[in-house]
Amino acid sequence: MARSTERRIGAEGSESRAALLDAAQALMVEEGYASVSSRRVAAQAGLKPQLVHYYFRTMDDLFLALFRGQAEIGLERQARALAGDQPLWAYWAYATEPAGTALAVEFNALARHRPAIRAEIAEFAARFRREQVAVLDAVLLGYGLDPAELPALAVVVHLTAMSRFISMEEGLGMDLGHAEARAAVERWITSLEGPRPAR
Amino acid sequence: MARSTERRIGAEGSESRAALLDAAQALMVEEGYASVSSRRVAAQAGLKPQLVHYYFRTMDDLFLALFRGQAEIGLERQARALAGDQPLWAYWAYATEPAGTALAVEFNALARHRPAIRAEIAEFAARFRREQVAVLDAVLLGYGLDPAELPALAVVVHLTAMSRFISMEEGLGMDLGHAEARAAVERWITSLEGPRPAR
DNA sequence: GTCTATACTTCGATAGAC
DNA sequence: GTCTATCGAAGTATAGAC
Repeated sequence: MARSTERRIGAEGSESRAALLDAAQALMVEEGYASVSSRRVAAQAGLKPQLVHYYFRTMDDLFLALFRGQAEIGLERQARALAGDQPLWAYWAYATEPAGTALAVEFNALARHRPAIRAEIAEFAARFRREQVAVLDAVLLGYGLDPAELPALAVVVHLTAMSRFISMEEGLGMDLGHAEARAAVERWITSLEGPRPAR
Repeated sequence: MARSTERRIGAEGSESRAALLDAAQALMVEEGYASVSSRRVAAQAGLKPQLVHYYFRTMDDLFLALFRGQAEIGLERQARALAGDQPLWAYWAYATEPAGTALAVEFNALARHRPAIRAEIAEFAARFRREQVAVLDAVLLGYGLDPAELPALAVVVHLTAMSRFISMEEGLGMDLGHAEARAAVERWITSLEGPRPAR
């Protein structure tokens, strides 16, 4: 495999590398992906800008490394949430975490104008959804729902859409109708799984 | 009112100005708001980059001008849609137009880190929603829905969230579950308003 | 009223020093 | 294996020519 460039790349276990990834994530959540430049990431991490390009050949590589790490963590957390005895409540709680949704929305927006990143994000998004459906298919059947009328796929798209959209609007300081929409979702979950668990 | 800068600004009726706005909109829909730079907008319009700053003092001014124009058009179209005899079908058709939702999602993402733009977008978003609710409150009551269980606010947030989220994922080339989710929404609308109108 | 020459800043990226 | 000196391109914005 001839590589067009042979420049060296820093080790994956490096502390500086981890610090850069943390800095990038913080910037992305707080100010959006457009603020994640090599200079700003380095400043946030207290390092020199050129280090970004030592540990990550391109900015796309940095975004991908950050995305992969967070996606793996997210997949594990989602699997744990879905494994309990109130999977709808657990997934709803997981999906509405502000930090997670903010990052997901940013990666979505980023992918739109970074073709190199788009495919990987789309693939992970599909994987998240397939794993949700694999669990909820049987669960919803157990709750007496007819898959012909309301398939698990429709349910997970609904829940994810609601949490992402509400999070997006809250980033604008707009929350008209959010409480009512949340209440409607939670009333529906309650009708299937009983009241929301205390903790 | 002392202005800090006295530089001149091009006339609102100018052809070049309109061309720049069209170019900015096209870029935003196709590649995302981050692709809307003065140089790229000018190139798309076939004009010199400096013209952007003649017609719009800052890039924020350009974004605001574009947003205001589109928001006014959108408010009128929404009002017409809601005025018919199948307002849920009409609003759903309007809300799921690909170009419109893509632009709305981009402005939402943009506003998150542009304080000068955020307030105005939030205000319009609230206005859109208030006008939807003003119509649907009575309509849903007429359909026999109990506002205590499913208020009009919850309904419009649901419909808007679904259309925006689906549009967002389609921008990634990801459509797993979209058909099922759409079908569930449309089944619900059908149960209230009868089958979707032919045209 | 319309457009251009130009300044200054920030960006991503590479080659090479330690 | 880790970091620095430096470059060329692209970004926003202004002053001034037509």
